[in-house]
Amino acid sequence: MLDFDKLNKAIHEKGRLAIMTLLAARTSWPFQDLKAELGMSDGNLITHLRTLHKLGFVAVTKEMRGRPQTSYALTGKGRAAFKDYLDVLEQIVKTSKK
Amino acid sequence: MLDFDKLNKAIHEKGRLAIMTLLAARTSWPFQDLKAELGMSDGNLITHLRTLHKLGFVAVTKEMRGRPQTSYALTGKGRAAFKDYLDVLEQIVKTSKK
DNA sequence: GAATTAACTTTGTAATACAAAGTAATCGCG
DNA sequence: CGCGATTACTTTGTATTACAAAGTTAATTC
Repeated sequence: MLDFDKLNKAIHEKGRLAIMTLLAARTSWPFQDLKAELGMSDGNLITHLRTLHKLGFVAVTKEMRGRPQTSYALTGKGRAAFKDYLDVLEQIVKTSKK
Repeated sequence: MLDFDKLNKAIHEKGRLAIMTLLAARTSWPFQDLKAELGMSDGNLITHLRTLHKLGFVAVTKEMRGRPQTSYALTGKGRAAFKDYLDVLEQIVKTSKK
């Protein structure tokens, strides 16, 4: 009923959970905006994004508008995985908060 | 509004989150019951419990009933910390699941 | 062409989850 | 009495990884 194995480990890490939450809230995020919102170093941010990208959760779009601008967005797969993750969170909250 | 810094890192780890959730559900848990429920090695389980104990989140009771039986329970502090943690989870779920 | 900015990559460190194996104490049982 | 089993640990080793900081590349503006 309450299965912690379903807690996707990649998403569960605090930094990536923050990223996924932001990506879920808007359709697309430029790198700089994510960085400003999260207050991470770019090294750290980009490795998290790369991890999520390798898993197929995040799509990357590169544009050249004066300065280069790389934007990140959830894929369908990412959205689905995040939904599953949220389901577990919801269960935890529901069973614990009474 | 959605502050990931409030995600208590000690509780956020998957194994300890599972432990805290169990401890919150019943007043007291013998070591063996926790172990059976979680399927962890005792080395792993006890180090997690020790971590939570050092933070003042978990109280330890030792009894001798034939075999030794050590039981674990949430302290008031632990319960409060877990509640704060759950509040963050609830926020994440609420803002993301629409 | 010098400075600036974006987006990386590389490197190093420190933390830590976890399994597995070893240890001490206590009990039931032959 | 002593042997095996069980509980509750401790110790050890490994492998992963978050994160910061510094270096790199390419393009743009002045």
